[in-house]
Amino acid sequence: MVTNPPAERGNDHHARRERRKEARPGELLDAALELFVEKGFAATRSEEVAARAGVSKGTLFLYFPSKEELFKAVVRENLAGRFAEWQKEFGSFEGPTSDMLRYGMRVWWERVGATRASGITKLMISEARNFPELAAFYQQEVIRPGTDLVRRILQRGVDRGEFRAVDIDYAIFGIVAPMLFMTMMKHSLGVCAPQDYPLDAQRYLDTQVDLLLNGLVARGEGRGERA
Amino acid sequence: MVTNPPAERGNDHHARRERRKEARPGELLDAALELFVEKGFAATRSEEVAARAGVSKGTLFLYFPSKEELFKAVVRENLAGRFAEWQKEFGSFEGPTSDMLRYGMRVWWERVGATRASGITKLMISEARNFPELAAFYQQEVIRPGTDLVRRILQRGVDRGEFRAVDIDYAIFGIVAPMLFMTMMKHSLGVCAPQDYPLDAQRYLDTQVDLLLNGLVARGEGRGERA
Amino acid sequence: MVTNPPAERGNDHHARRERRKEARPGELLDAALELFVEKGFAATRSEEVAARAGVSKGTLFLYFPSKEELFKAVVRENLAGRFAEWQKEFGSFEGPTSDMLRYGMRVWWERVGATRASGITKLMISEARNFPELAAFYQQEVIRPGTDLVRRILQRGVDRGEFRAVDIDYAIFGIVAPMLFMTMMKHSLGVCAPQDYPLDAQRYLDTQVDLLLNGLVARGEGRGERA
Amino acid sequence: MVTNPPAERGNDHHARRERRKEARPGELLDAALELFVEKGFAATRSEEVAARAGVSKGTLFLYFPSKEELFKAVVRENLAGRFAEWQKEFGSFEGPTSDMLRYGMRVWWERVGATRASGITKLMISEARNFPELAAFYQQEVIRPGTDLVRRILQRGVDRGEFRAVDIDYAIFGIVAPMLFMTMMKHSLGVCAPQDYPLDAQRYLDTQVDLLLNGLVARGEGRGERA
DNA sequence: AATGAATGAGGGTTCATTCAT
DNA sequence: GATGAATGAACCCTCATTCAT
Repeated sequence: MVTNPPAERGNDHHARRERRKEARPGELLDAALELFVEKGFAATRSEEVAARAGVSKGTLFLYFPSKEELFKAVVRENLAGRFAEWQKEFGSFEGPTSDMLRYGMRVWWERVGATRASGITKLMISEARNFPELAAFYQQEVIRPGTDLVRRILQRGVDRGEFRAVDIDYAIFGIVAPMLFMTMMKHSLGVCAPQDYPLDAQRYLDTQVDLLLNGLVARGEGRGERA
Repeated sequence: MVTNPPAERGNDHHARRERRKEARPGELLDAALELFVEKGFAATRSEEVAARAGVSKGTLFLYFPSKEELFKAVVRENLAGRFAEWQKEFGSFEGPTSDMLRYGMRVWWERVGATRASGITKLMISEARNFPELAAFYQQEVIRPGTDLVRRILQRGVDRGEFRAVDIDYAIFGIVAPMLFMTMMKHSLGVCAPQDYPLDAQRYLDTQVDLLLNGLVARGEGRGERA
Repeated sequence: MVTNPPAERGNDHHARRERRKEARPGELLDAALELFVEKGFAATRSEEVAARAGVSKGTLFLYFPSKEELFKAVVRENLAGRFAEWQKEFGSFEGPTSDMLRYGMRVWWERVGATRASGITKLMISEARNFPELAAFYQQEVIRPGTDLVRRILQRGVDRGEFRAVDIDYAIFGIVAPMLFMTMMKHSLGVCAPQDYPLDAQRYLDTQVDLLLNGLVARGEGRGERA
Repeated sequence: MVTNPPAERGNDHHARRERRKEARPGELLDAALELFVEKGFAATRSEEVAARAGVSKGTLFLYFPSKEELFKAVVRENLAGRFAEWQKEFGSFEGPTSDMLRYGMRVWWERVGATRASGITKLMISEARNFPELAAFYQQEVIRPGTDLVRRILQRGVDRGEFRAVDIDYAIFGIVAPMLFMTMMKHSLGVCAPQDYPLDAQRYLDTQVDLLLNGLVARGEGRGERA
């Protein structure tokens, strides 16, 4: 699987094993993400995760004490662990908040929505009721930071007089709903009957943002919002 | 189901058993709906459906030959079987199409969204990939008639000059997405952490319709919708 | 099912019911025979027997307290109950014993081998080990009288000097084996792959009898046995 | 299966587990053969097979994906897989074909008829109609090669002028029928009431062969077979 | 007498997790 | 560390038999 680098041998044997050992968790998380997205949490068999990662069933349980812990690790790796970076990124944003919103939506689509990571969201919504512990974990590690991020953007718009003083807890859904809709389409019925869903993601999301902004932007700026 | 013979009510010694027998399918469908909505298709055990309907495991299979058929029957009873009525209702609608749209959204919420029936939609989106046969059934029996209904409303608006000549296949999602979002919230994370989702459905849906209409109404009428 | 006789009505309603009531056991035995032969004892569902007889499941158990008793009744009706007649028929046979043997084989084929009744034999051989009580019953009610009949024929041949003084308990199998072979072919593999078994019953049986006789007939008669 | 490396026997710490693992399929096949022969295919519970092999229910399905596949494996192990050897053995036979026939019958009895393997034949005849896929498999893997083998012997006899030019497809049954009869006796009624069947197999089979040969041997040789 | 709704033990198969090697 | 054989509880579905009507 791993080709030897031509030079620098010597304790090469040991090195390769080391590298593989260190790579193990990552390979397992990758395989798990793929399968969780494909089949959901309950329907994913641990053995298949191990097989796809190229290790044995036993090894999986060496790194993750249970399927639930494996799932949590997948969530941390692909979603929860990235909010720190995103918060920093948005904390230093300069320019109109409407641009910030548009940028946020685009960034979400590129880094999450269009990737396998969005499958986790679909999975979580699908199985939340059957795995309340996972749901609580996801709520705390993903949804809370996520809504906080959105809330901060909206608050910034209001504070700077760019947005009307809307009920922010409420307006959040105006942003999140289209994201979720896209996500569900992409990972559920869109897979079964793609021809029935001729949805262009970018166009859909852009439209939604525009609609949203036209309802959000302060009147004084004359609906032009930017002009 | 059985019309009473006008005279001669004498033969009611079979009454209790008869009544139970005729009620069975309905009781089972009710129990199944409840559990399917609660746990999903795969995680619902047929024995539990039977127990909740107050019968034994075997009795369930007396009325429905398999879990899949039970599910289809639930879908027919609660969604698929009602489109005929709805189509008639909307076929005879008079008045502006914008009202029709608002009315449709309200009716959907009252009869589906706010009821357990919406749980079927959530279930189907959750499990479509794992049960392709059910997905195909649902696609044909529910999604197709549903989108047809929406499409007809939009087409009416365009035909009567009330709406701009938008891409209807595309605009459909502007109506369906908020429905789906509400549905997913109600049956998934909303169940686990309701305090985090202080979402008033009517208000949310009304807002979405208004946003949508303001993008749809023909210019010539001068945004009169809002006046 | 039963057409009314044109005349003689009056208590016709009662009469028909009576007739049907009396016919019930026979219809059930017929249906049971058919299904037992088709599928065996264990794989035959009582409900199907009832259905094929045109009555309800409960009625079957009104006439026969269990599936095993039903089977015994089928055996009595189709095999066990007929030995008395056969014994009388063969008791009064006149002529050479070799003819008697040929005649017996032909009679067996016509009345048992070629009919559904032979299916009982196949069934019994198939399931004897799993239903020892049935096996004991069959042993006593069918096999014992059957072998007795054959033994009597052979004994007659020996007593009259027509046959050599062979070990009769042993020679019996020379007669029974071809019967059983035909039976098994007819009801088992012959059903699955008839093209592979181009067996003409009469010819096969005739040949077997001739072979048998040529080994049985007393030498003094010069192998011609009849000439 | 695994050949021992000649030197360096050091790595035998896996020995016990390894040995058990390699022995498992065989142990399971043995247990399955025993139970299939005892109870038939349908009445044999997979859990009991596992128990008799000393493992748990789940382990059985580790080695054989279903009961049907388990049965096929049993057939291959005990019957189908041995025809190659037998064909070679008979291909190099020298001497009169009548001897070959006698030898074949004896060999069949020793290696199949008298062993548990013959129980498979009884089982298959018993359950062919209820398991058509198994019947087809058996037909192809056992019956076809078996009849081919017999056909070749008869053809040899005819080709060498030792046998009359009989209808071979027909004569085959003269050989197979006694085999089947013995088999059915041994595994069915013979088990229930052995005292009623004082059948000495060798003697029965020898007799049958002799009868058959006297009808087969070419006249020109003057029935020399017997001299 | 006749019905047929109801029962519930039982059988094939799956899969997360353990543990000897 | 790594393996993969082994476990056994769980799940869907069947069917002989019972019994209220």
